[in-house]
Amino acid sequence: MPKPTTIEIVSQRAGVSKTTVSRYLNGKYEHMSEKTKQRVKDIIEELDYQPNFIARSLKSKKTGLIGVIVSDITNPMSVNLVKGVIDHCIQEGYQVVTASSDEQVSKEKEYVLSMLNRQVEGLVVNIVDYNDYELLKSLAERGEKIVLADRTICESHLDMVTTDNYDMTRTAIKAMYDQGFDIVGFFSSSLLKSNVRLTRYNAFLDESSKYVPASKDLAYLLNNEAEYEPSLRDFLAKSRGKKAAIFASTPMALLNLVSAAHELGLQIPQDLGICGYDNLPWTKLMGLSVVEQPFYEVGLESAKILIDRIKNGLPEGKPKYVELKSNLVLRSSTQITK
Amino acid sequence: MPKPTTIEIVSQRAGVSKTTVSRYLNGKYEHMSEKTKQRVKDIIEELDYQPNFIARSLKSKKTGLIGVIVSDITNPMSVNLVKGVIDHCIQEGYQVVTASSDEQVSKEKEYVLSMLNRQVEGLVVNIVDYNDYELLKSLAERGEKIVLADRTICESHLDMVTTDNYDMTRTAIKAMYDQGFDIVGFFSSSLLKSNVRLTRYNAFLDESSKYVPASKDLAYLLNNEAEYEPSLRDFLAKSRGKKAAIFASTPMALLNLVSAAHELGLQIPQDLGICGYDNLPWTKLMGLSVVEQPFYEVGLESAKILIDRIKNGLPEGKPKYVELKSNLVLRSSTQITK
DNA sequence: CTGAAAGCGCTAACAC
DNA sequence: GTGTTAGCGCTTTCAG
Repeated sequence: MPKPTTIEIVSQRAGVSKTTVSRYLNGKYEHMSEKTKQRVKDIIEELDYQPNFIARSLKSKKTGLIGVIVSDITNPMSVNLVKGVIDHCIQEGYQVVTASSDEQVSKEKEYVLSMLNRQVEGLVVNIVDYNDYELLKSLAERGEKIVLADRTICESHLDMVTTDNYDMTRTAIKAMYDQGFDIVGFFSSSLLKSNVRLTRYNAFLDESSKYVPASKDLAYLLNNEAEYEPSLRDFLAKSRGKKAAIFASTPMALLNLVSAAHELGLQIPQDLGICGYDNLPWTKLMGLSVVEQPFYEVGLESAKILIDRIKNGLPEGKPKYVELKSNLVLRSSTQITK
Repeated sequence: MPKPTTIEIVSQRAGVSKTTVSRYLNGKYEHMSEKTKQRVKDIIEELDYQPNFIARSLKSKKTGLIGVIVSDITNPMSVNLVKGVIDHCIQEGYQVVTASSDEQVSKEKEYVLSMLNRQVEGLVVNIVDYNDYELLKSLAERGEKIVLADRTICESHLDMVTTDNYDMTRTAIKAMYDQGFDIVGFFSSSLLKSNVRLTRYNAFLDESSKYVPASKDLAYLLNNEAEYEPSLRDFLAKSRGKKAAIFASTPMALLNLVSAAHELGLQIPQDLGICGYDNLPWTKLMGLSVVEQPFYEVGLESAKILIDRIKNGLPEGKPKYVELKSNLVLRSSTQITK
């Protein structure tokens, strides 16, 4: 491997000082004669000289690196988020270091620390557990630039970009009642780790109370696959004689619900209406109504805010909180005739 | 943002020289008194000192960064490949810069160059077009470490990791005839850009010739969605009276084929058997038989080879070519009774 | 066993 | 207009 040309070599060949070459590289042509400028330019091209980024970084403290850590990169939603981040960062001249915490808080922390240690200039994090934010908070207080994407935490001073979970869940529940369902249940994976799920749960309770008395009794918080079928039976018993539907608050809940309904031989939507999060490819194939969240845009916006922070510091001091609008995709699973 | 502690600070506080601290950091305890070692250790912990990676990189020429460029990161197959690369790299102490060329050769080149320019130590590339490899080839000749993942190019001296496309396509075709189909067609997206597709095409021709005369006539190379339905009609006309099946050589071809079959009101597998690449989530839901490629392992293996090259140079000089075994997943779409 | 000093490749005061 | 010089934070000879 021939060792690459340095600014030193270029300056010697051009018969000027390193400073002059450096000035040329940084576009500071103001006080430079057209002649030397041209000369330097020619030599650089001749030698195909590429300035060393590392050396530049050492001086400038700017690595041009942004880190993104998602909870599960094999999840299509996460990928879109990552792509949004990457697309914006590249456009702004940054490169992106990616990692997946695989839903493990320990990995998340490890990656946050190691990325920062490698001097990424900022971090977009799709956090694993909203209870476990001390590290991120203290880092942010120390001046590190961190933006939370999709999954939020409460009382923090971090920038956050997420979607309109509360509003959209209410909208979806309302839409189901409007379609002619008399009773709408709520299936969700555990609320323990996710603020987002909690928000949707509250939205369900708030909206449902407009249509039925004890909406809390219609909400099922499921921890594992085995709980779905019994819960579904229970819900069906409660709604006997009524047009029943269920809102599945997470893709996991949606998948398990559909399987359970299938097991029980239910016809969708005649025997049971279904709607849920998110718009994964298979939901389309199965004609399921879903809430589609703009994950690519969440990534894009997160990167935008992050780079803004990096370039301009913390202008107003107060953290930004952005909620992007989701889209309700109605398909056959909620189409009934009253 | 308080400026981080440097080795200078640590050395002063510990009352030793920077050299000693540096030695400690690099685990060179051989000629170090237990006392100073302990002293340095304490101060480092007290100050929570983190050595600056950039400064280290400048000296050592090692950035600990690996680049991975895939043709389309939103594609589940690519994601698994990326994950394989990331998992192995992190385990080996490297971090991964990710980019997606979105099937554009120009972007691919741009990213290759800019990553190298940012001193990634090596690159895993899932190339866009197998005709356009001059850049990668010349870079490799210059000593850059590059491994091609999944998509290969012919006469090159690059390391490559892919799957057993030829063997598995033959196996799949054979399996279809063995299941009782009398005539098996071949639908593929354009062969222009992909060596992999060409390989599968040849495998089809070779295997088919064992069962039918002019197998070339049964192969359809489709450029856009609109061509699928007419091609399917054409194939059905050719196979009238026979148990017919089609092998779709790419996920795109598979999806379009299924749609076309649906349009024509065909029952799968009674009216038409179907098998294809790859094992995407929706193929399971539709009961389609597919070839499942080990993309995660392709990524893993690519990273392994790359890091080996980085650490040990080019031992034998000859490039490695690794073919990982795919898995034929038989589902209802190929289950007929003779 | 430890330290002084040179230098990785580049940038930026501060001269001239 | 251009060059000299002094670092950025760390590693590594080479002395002691």
